[in-house]
Amino acid sequence: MDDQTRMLTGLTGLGGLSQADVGDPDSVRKQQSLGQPQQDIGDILQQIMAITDESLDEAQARKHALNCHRMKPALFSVLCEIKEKTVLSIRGVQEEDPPDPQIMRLDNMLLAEGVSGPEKGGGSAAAAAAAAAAGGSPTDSSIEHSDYRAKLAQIRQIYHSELEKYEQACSEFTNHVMNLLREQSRTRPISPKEIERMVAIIHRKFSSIQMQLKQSTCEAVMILRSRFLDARRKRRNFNKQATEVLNEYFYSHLSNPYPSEEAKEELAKKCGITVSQVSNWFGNKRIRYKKNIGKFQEEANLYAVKTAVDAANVSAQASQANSPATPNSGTTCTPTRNVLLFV
DNA sequence: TTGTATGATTGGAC
DNA sequence: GTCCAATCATACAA
Repeated sequence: MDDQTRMLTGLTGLGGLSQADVGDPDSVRKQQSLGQPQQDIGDILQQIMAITDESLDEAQARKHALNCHRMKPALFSVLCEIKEKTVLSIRGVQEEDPPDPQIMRLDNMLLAEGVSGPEKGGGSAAAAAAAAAAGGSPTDSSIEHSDYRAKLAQIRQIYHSELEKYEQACSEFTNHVMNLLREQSRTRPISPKEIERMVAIIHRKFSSIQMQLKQSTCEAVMILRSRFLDARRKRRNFNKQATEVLNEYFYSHLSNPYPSEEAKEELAKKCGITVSQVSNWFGNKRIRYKKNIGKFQEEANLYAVKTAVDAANVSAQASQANSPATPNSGTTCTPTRNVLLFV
């Protein structure tokens, strides 16, 4: 009898269980058709399976019995031999995966959108950029901007909560497997390297789940962003007061209707719109006025009168206060450009 | 429904 | 970068 057979034969008596005890007809059939070693393996398997049905105390006692069994060193050495023969098949397994470019792309995108990484900047910057590009009014912009940020924060919160859950589950599962392998290493040969490899496999599985989470988050951010941009693109007419302020400036500077950056900022503040909207308005107004001066003549006269009345009022107030008054003070004009078109 | 007004966008020139 | 010119897309009045 060789070592392996001796050991297996010895182990059959370990738990004091026989096929009759477990009443497995399949094992009985095997016993009849196969030789003694196969029968012994069947016994061992049955004993192992039976352990799972036992209470913790019983299992501990059985484990202790197994660890103290006189044949255990022999079993260990046989398993070492078997492993030595089979280990070649797993030596070629790739140890380290290169960083996945898709994960890197997703990470970069989540960072840029402000979903991962520090909370400030990111998303709000993206929202601000989108708002600036679309050029909505500050009031609406701030509403939609805050709405965008709130929704982004929601996505961020869900993402981090899910990520935390995955990481916790991964950590728990890894610990469980490591403990199991360490425990098993008392009865079969398991090197630390193999435990590491198993941990790496588990991490790979969990990172693929993480990638799905990242992909879903990216999609959600993209949808949110496109909806936000679509909403910004909807045109709304400026209110009457804003149009009046802009027209007043335009017709009172008809010889040079090119407000400076400071003037634009002031007008934007007065009208409750953005500087880029002021620029758009003046661009449109100049071109449309130039194309059809006749049509705008009445409007020009109206504002000329209005400006004159306002100037007179200001002048009267100024003389009362004994100080010189300048209409549209605080708004400077850029050097003349295309001025002849507007004379 | 249709025509007009108007804010936004785009491409080219400077 | 600004500005012009053409154009698009939507709001609004008839």
